[in-house]
Amino acid sequence: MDDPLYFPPRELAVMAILWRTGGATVAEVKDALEEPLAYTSVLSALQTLEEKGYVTHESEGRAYRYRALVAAEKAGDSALARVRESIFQGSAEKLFAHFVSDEKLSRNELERMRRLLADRLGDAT
Amino acid sequence: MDDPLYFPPRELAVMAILWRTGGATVAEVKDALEEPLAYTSVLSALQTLEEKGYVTHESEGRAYRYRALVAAEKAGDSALARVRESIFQGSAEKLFAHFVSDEKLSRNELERMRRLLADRLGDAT
DNA sequence: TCCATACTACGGAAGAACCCGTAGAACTGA
DNA sequence: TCAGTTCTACGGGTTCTTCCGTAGTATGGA
Repeated sequence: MDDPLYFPPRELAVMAILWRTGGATVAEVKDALEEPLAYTSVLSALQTLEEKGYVTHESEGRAYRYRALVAAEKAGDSALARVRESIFQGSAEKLFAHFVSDEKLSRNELERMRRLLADRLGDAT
Repeated sequence: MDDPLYFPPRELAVMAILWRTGGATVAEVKDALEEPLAYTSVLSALQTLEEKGYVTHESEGRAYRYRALVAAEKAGDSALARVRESIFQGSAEKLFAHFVSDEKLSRNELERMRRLLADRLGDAT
């Protein structure tokens, strides 16, 4: 069905920007990155991602606008599956338990999660 | 507080075995790995992890028994934070929504999650 | 036209990750 | 004792990742 879909740290940071913005030029990605990188370093990262087929670009004015070719959700699937499998012994519940034990979660967030879960339980076929 | 704590794919696979078993010899790790690797490849991975301080070993008979020095939960924190930040735009709810939308989750699992969440909401200070 | 600016393409250096073979030590059984 | 087995240490090759400088092209303003 789907390949593992794995992004090393820096490439993930770049993908994150493309997902968040929906598309960005090299300069925009460079500015959005937390760590300061040379323009050409950012370009290289994007070209690498393009070579791998995760990204494409089109001309916009005289620059290129890069755009993700894989949905964030796909990457999320892969990443969560890997975390569940490797770190939580394959158990979705263990992952979940750990996730909700995070003290930084606000009551509001937790309430909304409860609602989401209730909906999910309600519409089970 | 805590460093990024990141494991590249192969090293994560090895850590997963150590977490699951609580400790293992090179041969045991090798056997537990999905992909067939040479004995020395597994040894190398363990030595690399040890060099990074994530693993230690002690003699057992004439072999070494390796043991994780970082808790799976710590790695879980880092990994989930990274996934949330990069893929779900920093939103715990987005991550959660995606997580529970997984069709492979059984009703029982979902029910238990609901209970966990209810408990978590109950003991809020 | 000419210069400064803003891009991309290309190449490559340095380190990390991955993989394994060989050598040698230590144990085991015949 | 001696050969076979089971380990670890060490070193090296290959690929991936990260980072950037240089060169060249196009644009736009003086």
